[in-house]
Amino acid sequence: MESHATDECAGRVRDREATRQRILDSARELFTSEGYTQVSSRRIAAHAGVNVALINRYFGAKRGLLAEVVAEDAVFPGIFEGDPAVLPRRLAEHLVRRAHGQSTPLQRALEQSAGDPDLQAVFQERLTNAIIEPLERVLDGDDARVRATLAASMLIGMGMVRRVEGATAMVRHDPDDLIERIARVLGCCLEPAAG
Amino acid sequence: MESHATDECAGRVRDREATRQRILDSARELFTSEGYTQVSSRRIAAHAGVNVALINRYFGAKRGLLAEVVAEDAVFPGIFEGDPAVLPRRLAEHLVRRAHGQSTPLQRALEQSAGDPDLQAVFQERLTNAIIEPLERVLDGDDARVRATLAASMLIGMGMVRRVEGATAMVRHDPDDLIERIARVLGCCLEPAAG
Amino acid sequence: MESHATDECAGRVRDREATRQRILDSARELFTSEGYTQVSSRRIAAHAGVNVALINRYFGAKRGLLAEVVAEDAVFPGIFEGDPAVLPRRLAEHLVRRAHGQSTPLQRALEQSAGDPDLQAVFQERLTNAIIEPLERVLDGDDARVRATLAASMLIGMGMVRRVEGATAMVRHDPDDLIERIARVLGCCLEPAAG
Amino acid sequence: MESHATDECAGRVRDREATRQRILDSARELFTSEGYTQVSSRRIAAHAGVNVALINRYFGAKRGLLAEVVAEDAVFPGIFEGDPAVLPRRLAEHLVRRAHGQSTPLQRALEQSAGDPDLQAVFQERLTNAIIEPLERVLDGDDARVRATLAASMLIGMGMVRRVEGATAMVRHDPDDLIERIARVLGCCLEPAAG
DNA sequence: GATGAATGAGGCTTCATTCAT
DNA sequence: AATGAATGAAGCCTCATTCAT
Repeated sequence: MESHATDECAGRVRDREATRQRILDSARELFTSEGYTQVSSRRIAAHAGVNVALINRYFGAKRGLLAEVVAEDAVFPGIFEGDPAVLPRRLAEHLVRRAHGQSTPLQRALEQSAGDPDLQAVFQERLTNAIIEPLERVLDGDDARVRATLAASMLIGMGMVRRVEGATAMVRHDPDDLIERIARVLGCCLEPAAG
Repeated sequence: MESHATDECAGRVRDREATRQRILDSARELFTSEGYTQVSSRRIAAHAGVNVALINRYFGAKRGLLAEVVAEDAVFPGIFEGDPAVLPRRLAEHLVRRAHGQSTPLQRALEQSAGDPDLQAVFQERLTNAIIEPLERVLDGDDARVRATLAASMLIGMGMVRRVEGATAMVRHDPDDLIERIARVLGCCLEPAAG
Repeated sequence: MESHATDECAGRVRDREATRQRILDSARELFTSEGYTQVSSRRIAAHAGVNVALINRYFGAKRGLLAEVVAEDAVFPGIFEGDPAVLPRRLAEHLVRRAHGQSTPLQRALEQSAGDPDLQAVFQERLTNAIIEPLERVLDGDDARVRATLAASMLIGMGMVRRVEGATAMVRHDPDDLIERIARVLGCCLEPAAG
Repeated sequence: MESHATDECAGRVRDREATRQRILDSARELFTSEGYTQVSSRRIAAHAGVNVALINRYFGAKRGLLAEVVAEDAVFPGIFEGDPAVLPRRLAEHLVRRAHGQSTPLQRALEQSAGDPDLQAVFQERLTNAIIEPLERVLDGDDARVRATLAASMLIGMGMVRRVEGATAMVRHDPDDLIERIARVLGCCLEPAAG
């Protein structure tokens, strides 16, 4: 039993815009929490309390719904404003604090869409065994696990971004300089002490 | 339409191991280039030039095929051995040099599994518009684009890893220290000069 | 090749209940004449003149269809009411008169039971609820349950044998005499005391 | 892990007859305990420790294997000999005592897989040859065939009900009393005159 | 504007069987 | 005589979508 996105009386008036919005809200919520692929059109419709056909009517197709959800979402709301010098810290705080709550739809959907249940188990085990733990073993000092995990994040993230972005910045950049930069970042991930 | 994984005449001998391997090769190739979810059992079989039933016979289920593909792949072959001090650089070189070729199956499949074709276009545009370019605008100096992309990689990667790894290292770590570390890493990503 | 359950023109109206019923009718007919395992979802759908997906839509799964078919079938309609003293005769008449026609879906499916794990639960419950317990309620004295079970065995067994044996002894025998005999046997099953 | 039907050394000699027999033994055991439809050719072969293809080689098809299993099985071994007057009691004892153990392959397979088209012919012939006609031969008077058929119905029916109902009434009832009752019912089936 | 019935395509898996060794 | 690799057919189910109301 899904609960409706917004509480409205059963015999509500016919309001194109409101209906559209209710669908959008439901989609955002479900995509965010479970991923695009995992959520069927029917569930979105049921959650919104509307008919399935309306998704196609209003958004052309499921894909259109995603596009709209993603478009309206501010990934890092307000983070980019303010003193650039402390931008990294603002981002970090946002990430960590939010980590205990919810991601933004875009990120979440991106993350979640790797969510074929079949894949989860395989990846979890493999990510740990083939990347994080080997890294951890090489490291000295405290918190080797966290440091290894940070580096793993960078490694995975670069793959995703390179792929999604296609042949852009990173690919076109001078390889030697790129190596230099990445090495520095990874070194930073792996450094023992934070303070 | 699919070309066989290995070119051999149709009337080939019956060789369990060879057939198994051909299936494995086809799966790796297709998973790597299109993602687990996108590739059907039938296509893998067709690509390998064998009957679909053999996939289940030899690997139990499609999932088993993935497990094996992923298991046999050395994500960073040989990278973890050697002087830890230059580990970051070895990783970086591996990433960048390989960047012009192919990722490893694990990474690729992970990346690709976010690969519902529907999602690709949406994400590409959104990743650029909502993360990379805003970051870029805040930065001074040359190569702002590359620096922004590096930071975006870290942001995306952390989401993925946190999700796939479940409630592990990063989630259990002291938040304040975590923020400190991440901020430092992001700062490192965004730093203007490499040398 | 299949003839539709009900003859209606192809361009019929969209009526959920009617369609559901048409599927149910087709399933009953086919299950009854050929058995659950032998009849595929596709054939039921074809026979009903509808799309296969509707079976899952309306009944969850093939098994659900069987459950419903079995549930709505009154195995011995009205037989258990009336004077218990002549219950055996009423049953016998029902069996013999119907013997020239068809078994009920429950019996038929029970006979066919093929041990399909799907069926066990459905049958166990239905055999108890629709035959044994109604019989038990009508009986006086101790051991009503065992007596009812014996009678049920005879009822079920006659169905099986008639079916497997084809048009032989029982079918060719004089109906009135057959009724007489069966009534006596059932009476014997239901008799209170053994000694 | 299936255990082999007979213990033989791994490097056994090639012996057509022995192999055939081992397959037959495995089939009987599995058909009897799980039913024809539920047991796959592969399992039989594995259980016998031989190659699947041999089933087809020696028995033409799975069905042929069943036919042979059923043919060699004496449904009520020795029961039909002896004083006809106490035949019902002998049958009843056989049924009840065996109820705590195993049915014969024929009955078991019949109970479990009545609907499989493969089985119809086999069963029809076997039911007639192994139960009805032996019974008929023992009986005097008119209508021996019908009386035998009634008794056969009871025998078959009890097997089905016991199986479907699980460990209920009949199994829990006092065996001696149960034998008494069943003997009486069977005697009633076999009685010459209806009026 | 909204509904919901109906569709068609496609996915994974299982099985008895045949073919080449 | 025996093997085991390989096949083709079929089964159930799920989904996004379209059509008629």
